[in-house]
Amino acid sequence: MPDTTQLSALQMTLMRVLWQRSEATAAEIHEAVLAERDLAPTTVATVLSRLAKKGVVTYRQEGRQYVYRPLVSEHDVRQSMVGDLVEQLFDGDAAALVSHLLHESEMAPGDLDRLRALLENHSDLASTEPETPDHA
Amino acid sequence: MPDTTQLSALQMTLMRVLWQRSEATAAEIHEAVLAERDLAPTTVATVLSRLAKKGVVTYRQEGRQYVYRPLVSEHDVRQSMVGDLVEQLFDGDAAALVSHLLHESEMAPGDLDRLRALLENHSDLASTEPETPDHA
DNA sequence: GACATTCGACTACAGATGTAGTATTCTAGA
DNA sequence: TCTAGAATACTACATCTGTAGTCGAATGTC
Repeated sequence: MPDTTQLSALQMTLMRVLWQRSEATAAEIHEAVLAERDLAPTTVATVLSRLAKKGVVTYRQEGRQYVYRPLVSEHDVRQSMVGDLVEQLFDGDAAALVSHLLHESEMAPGDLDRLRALLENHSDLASTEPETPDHA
Repeated sequence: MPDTTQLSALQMTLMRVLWQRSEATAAEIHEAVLAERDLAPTTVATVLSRLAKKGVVTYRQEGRQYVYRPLVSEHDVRQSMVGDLVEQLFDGDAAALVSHLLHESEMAPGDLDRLRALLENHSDLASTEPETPDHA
């Protein structure tokens, strides 16, 4: 459980499968990922064992194979990776990132309304609820 | 001029100096960065020459030293790095990133107001201007 | 019981990066 | 002109990552 987790694209690809399924063998992950990335099964296995060594996933033996399970939630990873990016590119100013997103028209028009709604909602939450309960 | 530029933390640190000053020698950059990161001058030089090889910076010879100059703007780098992150972590959904930022209270309360203002402003722009002209 | 299949472990290798020492070269000063 | 200092180039090495082959152990099958 590293307190900050940066994952590469490939690593994310594998983790996404794990997050979706909660558990999976290397073979399953390999198969799930084949469409997206044509990798050798051994490649997937290698990356998984490295992730295990890093403490990002763990596994239990079942018969002759390992069943992998994530040790960090997608949420945690988002948290650290977004945090890092904000630090790195926007000097820690999250609002500046949002401003960037708005200006770079990286958002479809409809998203703006969604955002407005989110903002409304969020101010409500912020004043009413003590904290958004984490279901991770 | 790579069409997408991912920079590491160290690389960003050096680039930030270049962006601020438009131009700088390795020695200047080294000095500017010393407070933040205690690096050998040769380390800075090495990283700079690698950045040059990657096409991220260029340099002109002035006397016996090189004056480095960025070839990509901070804006461009933000664009590619944020774009990558959104793709990687939010499946391309920029609004989802904003939502994440809101929920993770990674934004100070005052920022919310700032954001609301930004959103207002942006919808104005969006409806007035036909298209944000791409200067890429 | 021998063999093919399967699975993880181990090994390998290339490229990127962080980090810095050494070699070379150039220039300015004694 | 010889030399010290400065600046880049070159070399080096460790780690991480992407990628995959090979080895050895276990298993299921004929």
